[in-house]
Amino acid sequence: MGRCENCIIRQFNSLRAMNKEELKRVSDTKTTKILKKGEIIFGEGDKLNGVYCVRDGVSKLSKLSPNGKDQIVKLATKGAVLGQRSVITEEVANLSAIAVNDMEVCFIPKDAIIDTLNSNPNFAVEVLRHIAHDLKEADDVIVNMSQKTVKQRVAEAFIYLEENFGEDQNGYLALTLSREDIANVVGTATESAIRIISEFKKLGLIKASGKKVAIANRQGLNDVAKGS
Amino acid sequence: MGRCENCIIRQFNSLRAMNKEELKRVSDTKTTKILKKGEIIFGEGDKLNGVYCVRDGVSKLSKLSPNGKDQIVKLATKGAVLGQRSVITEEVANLSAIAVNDMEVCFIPKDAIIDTLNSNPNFAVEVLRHIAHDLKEADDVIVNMSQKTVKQRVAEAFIYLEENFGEDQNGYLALTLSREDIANVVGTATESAIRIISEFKKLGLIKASGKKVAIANRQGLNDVAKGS
DNA sequence: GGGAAAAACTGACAATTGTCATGTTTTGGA
DNA sequence: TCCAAAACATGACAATTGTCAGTTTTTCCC
Repeated sequence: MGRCENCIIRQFNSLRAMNKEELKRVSDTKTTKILKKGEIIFGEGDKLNGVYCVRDGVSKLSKLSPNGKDQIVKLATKGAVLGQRSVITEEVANLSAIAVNDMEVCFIPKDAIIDTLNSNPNFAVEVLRHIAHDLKEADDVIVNMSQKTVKQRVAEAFIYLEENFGEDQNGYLALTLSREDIANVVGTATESAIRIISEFKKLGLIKASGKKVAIANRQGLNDVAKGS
Repeated sequence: MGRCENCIIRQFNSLRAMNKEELKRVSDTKTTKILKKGEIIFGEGDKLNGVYCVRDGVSKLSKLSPNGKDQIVKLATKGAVLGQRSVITEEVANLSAIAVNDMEVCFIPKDAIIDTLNSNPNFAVEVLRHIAHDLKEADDVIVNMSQKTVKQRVAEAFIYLEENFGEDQNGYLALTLSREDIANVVGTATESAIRIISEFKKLGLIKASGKKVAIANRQGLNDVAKGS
């Protein structure tokens, strides 16, 4: 099994603020899990006994609303640490984490995390910075949700996917989401998302081959997102 | 001027994890400000040189969307610390903070905060807990915004105001917001908020005297909020 | 206390978005 | 490879919400 000390992923998350011994402890207690698309990492309401460090693949963090719809709050990729928030506040998970494609994650028992938080201020501050950043992003999502139209938000979603997950060799978005997932990111009905995506195709803003989507007119999409 | 060591407000926020010397330093460098209703504590994009600890009154944290509407992301009251996030990530403020009524706040220069974060893990973890809690709340707001109707959100807003700010001696909500502010909390047009409030009055869910509002039928309001 | 400005309210209408029903295409496993 | 299930797509319609254009009420300042 790999050693955390050598794990490149670590450069992207708060574990980089750990010292040698702390990392060794994490390395000794962690376990690696392989997940297939659609598998659940943890569910809303679960008591988490540790955090999950994403080594590969993408996870959607979502919450079921009372009316039965799923709202995707965030997409987490390589380097993200899932479940941190719940471990810190010692509450049950507020969101579900589900694999969007095949994934590899490391499970790190919480004791190693909590003890380090309490003894190593560098680590605590590093985690703090990450959570503070997440909070800013969440605030921005709130504003977008309430002030932008569905069409604007769909356009933004494609731009977001391109910026955060990139494109494959053929220019298609590297992360392929179902129409339903897109609707759940944007916070709308699946049919509405489909209709808008069709419209974008007609306007030449995007092109699609099966469920793979490519941005065809970046500037145009941007204009739609900005509402002009 | 008051000493932080004796400040009761401190019990409600992360400053309670500071030790004697750290508190003394805060006490020596802080300044107290009195603000009138409507005054700006800081604006979106401002570079913050410290944090603001709310001793009295209520502040709205909001963000202007490109279309000119203000979205209120959070209401902060006694004990809240404003600007923490920006100081931690060393970014400009993401939100504006405006006094909703007359306020008294303490300005604490950031050095005292940052130095303590870096040296006292208890303080860092305490701040972490608070921000983690804010993040959970923000995630919940995202879900509400996208999955609930305006009517449900208005009902929730009144329940929220009652739970967090209480009632005065006559049973009216202690915090009075303008219809516009309510609309900006809920993320809707002012006219829509007004119409729904009128409807709630007709249904006997609330009663109003001028802009003061009282909850008349808690259970009924709850049912509306839950969508039943 | 009077008067102007701000806030609250109302109506009519249009635009956006959701729902339901149904047909078509794609996908993944036997 | 073929078939069933899932995903995608579209139409018709209803419900929700926003916009604009006013009127009325309240607030607060001189």
